[in-house]
Amino acid sequence: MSTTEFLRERGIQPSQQRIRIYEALAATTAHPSADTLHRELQPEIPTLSRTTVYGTLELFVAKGIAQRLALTGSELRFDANTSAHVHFRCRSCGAVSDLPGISAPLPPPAPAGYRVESAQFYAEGLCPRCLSL
Amino acid sequence: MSTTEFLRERGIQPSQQRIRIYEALAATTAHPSADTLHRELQPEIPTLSRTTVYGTLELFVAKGIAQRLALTGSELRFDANTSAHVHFRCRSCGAVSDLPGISAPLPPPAPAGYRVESAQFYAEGLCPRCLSL
DNA sequence: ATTCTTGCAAATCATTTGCACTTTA
DNA sequence: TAAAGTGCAAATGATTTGCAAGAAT
Repeated sequence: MSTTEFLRERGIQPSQQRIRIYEALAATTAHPSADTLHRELQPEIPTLSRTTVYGTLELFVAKGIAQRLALTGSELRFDANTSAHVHFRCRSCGAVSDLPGISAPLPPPAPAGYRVESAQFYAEGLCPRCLSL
Repeated sequence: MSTTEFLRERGIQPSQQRIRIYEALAATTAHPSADTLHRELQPEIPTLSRTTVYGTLELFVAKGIAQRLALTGSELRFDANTSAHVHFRCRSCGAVSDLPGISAPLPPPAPAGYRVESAQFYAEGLCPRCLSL
């Protein structure tokens, strides 16, 4: 399915900017920030503004086709993989990746009175590259 | 054990500021931000600066007597409870609490090549108070 | 005396907002 | 031609930094 169709199906008007932002996000597992995506797309779409990237990513999250990850407190990272998986952040190089070979623990059952709408599992430590230095 | 002894045992010089910041953090389950703690202690210690609160909380995290929670991307919250438990953030009122009656899923086994040093489980949804409105 | 701790003011950095311009249905 | 989408510049808000003053060993 084309990105255009995919977005339209989710009720998202497929503008050139949105198409390229979604494709760039879906093409990586690096969990980029809005700013990183902006820098990446700048050469291709020189007029693309930060505002559009920020707004578009929020739209994707609202429509359920992207996840927003608050890992460091200073920046938001995004992920087009919305399935349950464990995020890992390396304390040395800061890279965010998915922990391979591990199925994320299921979200806990909601205690009475609560409505749990989403859940995330997040681990921190040293990645293989930094561990071997 | 007094807070003074407690801090000294962890290799933290127990200054008046540090003692009061730790006691304020340990006395609540509201997972306050540095700024919230600063406002809370201001009447009691009028000269207390934000810088000191920020630095002290980072020190507590480094020494392992507090947890740093990045939940929203815009602010860091802190927790003197360092045991494994599930954090919950209400999408409506923004309050951060511990999910009661639930033991946190264990951290996943580290895949080969990784060193996992800490893990957090984080859920989002509606709290009982907002759900009943 | 020397080292650790604190506080102030200014700087930084990601993100948001207000508003005008442009594109699309 | 009305509505939706985009972009720029300025504002915001949490956090950090540089550095001088104060407290503790």
